[in-house]
Amino acid sequence: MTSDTSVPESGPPANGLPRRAGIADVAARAGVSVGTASKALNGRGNLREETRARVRAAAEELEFAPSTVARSLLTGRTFTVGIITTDSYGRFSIPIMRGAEDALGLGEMLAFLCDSRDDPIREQHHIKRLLERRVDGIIVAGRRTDARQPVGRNLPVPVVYALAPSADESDISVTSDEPGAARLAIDHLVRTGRRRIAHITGPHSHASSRVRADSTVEALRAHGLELVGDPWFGSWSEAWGRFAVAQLLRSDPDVDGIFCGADVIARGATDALRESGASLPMQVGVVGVDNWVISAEAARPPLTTVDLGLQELGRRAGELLIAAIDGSPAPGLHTVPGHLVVRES
Amino acid sequence: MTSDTSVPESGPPANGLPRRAGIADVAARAGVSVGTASKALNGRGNLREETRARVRAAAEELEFAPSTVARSLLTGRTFTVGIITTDSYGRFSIPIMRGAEDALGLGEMLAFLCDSRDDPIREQHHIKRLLERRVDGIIVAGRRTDARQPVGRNLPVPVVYALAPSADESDISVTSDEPGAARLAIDHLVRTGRRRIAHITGPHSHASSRVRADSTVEALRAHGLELVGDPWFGSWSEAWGRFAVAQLLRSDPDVDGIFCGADVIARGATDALRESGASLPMQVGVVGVDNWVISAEAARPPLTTVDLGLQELGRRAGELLIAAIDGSPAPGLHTVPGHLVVRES
DNA sequence: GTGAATCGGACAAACGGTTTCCTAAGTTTT
DNA sequence: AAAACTTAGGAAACCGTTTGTCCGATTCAC
Repeated sequence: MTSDTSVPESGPPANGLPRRAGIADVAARAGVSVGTASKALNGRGNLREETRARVRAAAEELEFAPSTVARSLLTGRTFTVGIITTDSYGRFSIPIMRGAEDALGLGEMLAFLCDSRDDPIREQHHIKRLLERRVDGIIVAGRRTDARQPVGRNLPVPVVYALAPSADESDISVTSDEPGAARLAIDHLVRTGRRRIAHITGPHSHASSRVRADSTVEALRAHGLELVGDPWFGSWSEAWGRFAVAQLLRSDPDVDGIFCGADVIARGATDALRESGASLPMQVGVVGVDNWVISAEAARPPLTTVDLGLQELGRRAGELLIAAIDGSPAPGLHTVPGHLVVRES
Repeated sequence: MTSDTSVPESGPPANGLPRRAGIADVAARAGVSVGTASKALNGRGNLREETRARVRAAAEELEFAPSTVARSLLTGRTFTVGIITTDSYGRFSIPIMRGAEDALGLGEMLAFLCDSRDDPIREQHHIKRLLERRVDGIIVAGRRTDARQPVGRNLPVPVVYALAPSADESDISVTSDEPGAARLAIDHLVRTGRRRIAHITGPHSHASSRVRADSTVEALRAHGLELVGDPWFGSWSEAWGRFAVAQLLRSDPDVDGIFCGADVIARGATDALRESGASLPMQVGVVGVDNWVISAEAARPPLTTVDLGLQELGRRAGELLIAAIDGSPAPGLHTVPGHLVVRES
């Protein structure tokens, strides 16, 4: 074997950055052809073990890292997906992204992050740029459970919708089990002896508010109970929680359980209850939704709440996308179950 | 011109996904060679305007989207960067990512998102995968302002450290202006007539706690004032804020201003003050740090707080990275200033 | 010792664009 | 009308890797 220099010699260093070794450098150093080097490193072809070892050693010494872009060009796969979030990395997209990254990481895929800021134009722009980059698939993560318009027809790659399902039922969507969340909350309240239960939640314009409210009534009925008063639709804020509780205590002072549509509302509710002199959780039980640790653990008392399983939802979205990429799409609306996190409220 | 079929005809559709048109299809449809089609679309070469138009029309009809992976192979640039966050998309990395995406988007770059979960092994793994994908650069976003070990020596691409600066001063780092943040808070308290000011902050083990505490003392001195008592080091939590205020009111009942090292602490502090019967902001002024809207706006009263400019920091990191990629690295520690957000506390 | 089977590795095509070089017209000059 | 320029567009090289084909050299059977 002709002894080569240990560093790739020619080519412009230009900037201060070190030059990258290519497979040609490795092959030269190991004294074989490029094709042989490739086979040696990928376990293909018929090669003597000694040759393989020699090539591996050369690759090691040169810190050879094969360019996936060259490989992609050949195979048509980039092992790359795009995640488009409409939520500016807010409360919902964060756990979804985490879960998705988990699932994708197992498939050795990396995710491009795109924040559409809920602007359809930005969204289209991102889709275009993702397709130019030949991503293998796209996840569209929403911020509400209301159905949304599909991101495009006849895209050349599979798309999975997370949280906000696509209006087109032949698309692949994953969302949270809203009725189940309401049941978990009500079952817990009833199990802990509450009988006069009220419901304070977000805007009536949000699908999840309406669905949860309906499911709450249903879940109570299954226990032979009626909701105390009507559901209190308002906003996703502590102030609304406080205000609604103040009103509630006037109209129904004997309430002993409150199911809140969000942790922030529940936190406002507990504050108002406490300040009205009620002792928690003895007198009134409160259950929230989100298990948003920041709110739930800082509340007094710490909130019992329904975790919607958003991270699991993200993971599921990643898995469904990978399946679709591999040729087994599972169209339709999938749901992931939530679970109750019992704290002290 | 020989009239072609409007869709690329040959090749395996295989899956249900539509086939993608390549530049060869465009060229065929426009009745020119591949090279000419490329020139027409990129505004190169000497072509009749009529030819360009014909090619553009063909590209349009075929929804041609040039593969950046092919282009990258040739140019060596992928217009792609990696963002490694140690923070599981927490409070700090979110605004940083937003800012970085802003800056990178202007350069038509897309970002791979990698969550290292503060695990050096995961981090190295991500670095390796990013380099295989030939990213043009890497942003490493930390979660504290303590300096950290560099992510590797002699990497073939530029790296910018955000929030947590690299211990190697020849690396490129951006962090927040901690002393400036303390000054903003103290100046505001003094300007609104406070004279007996205390400081409640996070763990002594965090650089930002120590730096802010020292700078607080200094800023007070500049006004001819002394800190009331010692800085209260504790944890970044509401419970600590409440506890510290309870103690503080016993040791120094005449305190009229509190600078808290975080909004969560400040929120705990305002709760404890309010519950002790103090009227806010008349009797005691409170200033936090973070401008974390969720905490700051839900507090009673809404918190006046120092915004560390994390989104701006992310943007700056993106800009510095782009500059380094373009051959003009700016090594050293850069800082971005914060600003005061005045609410009612 | 000869032919067949096996083995190890070189060679070249391919992926999808961009770019450089070159040629065949058309246009101007003398 | 021939020489000198322009102009428009084609042919081919190139980027870095994988992979199928093919060929020379051993080894084996007879």
